[in-house]
Amino acid sequence: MDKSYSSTTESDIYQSWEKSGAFTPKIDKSKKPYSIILPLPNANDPMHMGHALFTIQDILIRYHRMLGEPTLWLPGGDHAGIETQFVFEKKLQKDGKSRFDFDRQTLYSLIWDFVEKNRTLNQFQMKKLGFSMDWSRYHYSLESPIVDNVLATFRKLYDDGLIYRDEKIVNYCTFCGTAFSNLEVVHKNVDSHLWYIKYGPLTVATTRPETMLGDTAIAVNPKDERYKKLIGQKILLPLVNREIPVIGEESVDIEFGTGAVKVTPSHSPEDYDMAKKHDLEFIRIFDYDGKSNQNVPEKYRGLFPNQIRQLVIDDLTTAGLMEKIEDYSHEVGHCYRCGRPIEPITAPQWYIKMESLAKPAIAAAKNGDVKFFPSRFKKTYIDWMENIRDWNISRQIVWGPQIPVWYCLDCNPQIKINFLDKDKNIVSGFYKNIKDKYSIEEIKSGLQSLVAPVDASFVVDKFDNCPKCHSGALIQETDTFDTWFLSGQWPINTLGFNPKDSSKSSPDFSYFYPTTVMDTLWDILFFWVARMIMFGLYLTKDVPFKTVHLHSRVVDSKGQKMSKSKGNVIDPLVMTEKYGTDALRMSLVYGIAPASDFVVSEDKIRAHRNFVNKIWNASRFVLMIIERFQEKNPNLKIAPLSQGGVSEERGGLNDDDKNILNNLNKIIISTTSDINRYHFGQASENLYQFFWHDFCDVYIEKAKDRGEDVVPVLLTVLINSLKLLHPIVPFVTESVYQIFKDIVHLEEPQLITASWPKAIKLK
RNA sequence: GAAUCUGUAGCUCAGUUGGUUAGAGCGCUUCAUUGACAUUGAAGAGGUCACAGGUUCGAGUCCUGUCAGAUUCACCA
Repeated sequence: MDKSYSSTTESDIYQSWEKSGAFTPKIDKSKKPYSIILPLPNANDPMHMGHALFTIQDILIRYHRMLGEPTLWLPGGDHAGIETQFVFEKKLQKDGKSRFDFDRQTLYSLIWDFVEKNRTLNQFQMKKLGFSMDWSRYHYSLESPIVDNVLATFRKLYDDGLIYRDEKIVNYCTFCGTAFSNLEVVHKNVDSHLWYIKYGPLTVATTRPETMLGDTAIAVNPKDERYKKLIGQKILLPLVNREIPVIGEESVDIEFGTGAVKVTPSHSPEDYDMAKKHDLEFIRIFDYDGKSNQNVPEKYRGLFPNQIRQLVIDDLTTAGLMEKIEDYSHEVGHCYRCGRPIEPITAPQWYIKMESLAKPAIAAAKNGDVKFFPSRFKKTYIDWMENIRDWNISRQIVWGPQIPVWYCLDCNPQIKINFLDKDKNIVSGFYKNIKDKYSIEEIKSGLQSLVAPVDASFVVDKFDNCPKCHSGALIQETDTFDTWFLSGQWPINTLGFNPKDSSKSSPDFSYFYPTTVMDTLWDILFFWVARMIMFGLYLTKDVPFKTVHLHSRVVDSKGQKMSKSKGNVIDPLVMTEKYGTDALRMSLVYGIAPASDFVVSEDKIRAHRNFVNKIWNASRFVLMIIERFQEKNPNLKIAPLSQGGVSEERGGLNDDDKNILNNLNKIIISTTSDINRYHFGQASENLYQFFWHDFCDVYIEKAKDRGEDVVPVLLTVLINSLKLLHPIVPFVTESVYQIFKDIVHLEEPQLITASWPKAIKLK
């Protein structure tokens, strides 16, 4: 053995595991399976420390594999809709291009190629980190069987009356060109102003003066004596010179501002609700590109909100209508992806009714069909589920499966179409206005996007001709699914669920579903975990996993979240190169409380590199003693003590032997229970303490003064320690095991599939 | 506005259902070591466990309040 442990053998060891078939479970109906579906990483993204935390799953998987259970860890990769398109668009921007330069088919295939180039990278990286995943069951989210199932789910939801279109106010990012769900909006505090604007006889206070061009009412509290008599009257909207009514609305706070609120139903969620209640007019002044449209006076057209804001403020001031301006800070929604302010805008979108889906998902948490670890997340989950809102599943991007709905253009001439004509010029207009100039083929081949009116008729299956008017001008909805709509069905679809006839699902599905544990970061509890539970129950009548284990995020030694902008990112693969994979893995779990932040620093990794080396060198010492013994007794078989008990015939045990075997038994019991309870930090700490101090510093030091009678106990403690440590530090332990296997008698061919230790009976 | 979490050694954090002198890593001090390992060993300094009450034979651990920090959710102009 070399003088110190070298991690250069890691890839050989990994390959030998893979070749031996250890990662691929055999379905054995007499045994209970253990299964984990990997939270599918973005296929396009290199691994960061967050991904390195899959180590937790690997520990569970390796432990259960050693317990002899058929153990499946199913890996995958996500196309990651908006994330990937965003990254790709940034790349386009560098080349001086944008998404508007391409029709959607071309753009889609460009992104496809872009992802394919990178897709194998993180598979390679996961192998580097030692993850014992079953690569024969790897799935990519855009594989056609997966996508087919996702579309079938849409169809089922539609048939069950759970899908509807509506033109509500949505969170729209004009830069990304798509709507988002509430979860994807980041609220940030912004220092701004409160503008007091004179509207005829009263004054309103607003944080968004630019939206006044779309005002369709003024709201006051009916109890407010100041304005009571104005309710029902009409007021002339400044700058626009349009008459708008004064309405009475209880939700208006008399104390705030002037007690009078301008109402812009198309660009404010609260105003939208008010308008629905009071049957007000909706005037949308911003289009989906973020610029103002025909609904505003000419001088304000074609401008972005901030440009109009300045113009409006100037004009109001000139007209003497700006009463005062106060400093004011408030929460403004921002796009989680590009960071720009979200424009609330009314737009037709696709929704899922959530109430009936949430109900069984709440029950599953309450009755323990799904358990949460740590348990406090159960409350968070139930609170969210009980207040759930309908889910906007449509995204106006190209990267992802399109919603499987077709419109007949002849039945719906009001559909607005954006496309590139044969000369690559952008054409935009209602179908009725462009149908005479362009053929349906030209429109389809250059299609970028379409916007169908909220009441447009559609069919959910693909027909060659319109079932109603028999026109051949059918065109598919250009909206794609929210990524989570697909990944929410991931456990079902990767295991081979058959949506048409669940009894014809694959053997994997019937054996491994529901899976045992879902381990993921708590920040996608609502995005992902909740949706998987709802979809699982809706489609299969069974939860997708029995336990949710939520872990926390990786932070630096100062407790700060790692991010590129802070410059505190530690690249797990660089650490792997520098200190070995085992050192990284150990440092990720060592001393970490369940579900608290993971503190990672290079110092810590270095410290555990030392520990890994300690394992190596202690083994080297044991080997040396054994070889010395073998020289004297060349014919004697050397093997660890059997778990059945210690034979006194070998010359008996002295107090040191009994002591270390007692401690070994204790550590076997505590490690087993710690892993069962997800206390990996505790398990690793105890193992560290036992191996380094009890075994090396005490027992081995004393053994130096003894004869060869130490060999059986020495070997027993070492081999059992290797087994206990294997889930956490798989490479060094397997590597030592293989060396020993050639020299002493070890029954099991490799450590990865060796049996988990049990306490040894002492007489 | 609502909810949750955290506050233990210079730094980063453990401490399982309350039980004898509160632990680890890094850092610091002193010493040892050509024999598995300088990626080592031995010894040591350093904490009124945020604060104030309470329950208990006994509280870092349970309860209440205060202070400080963090996070999540939420349509307030």
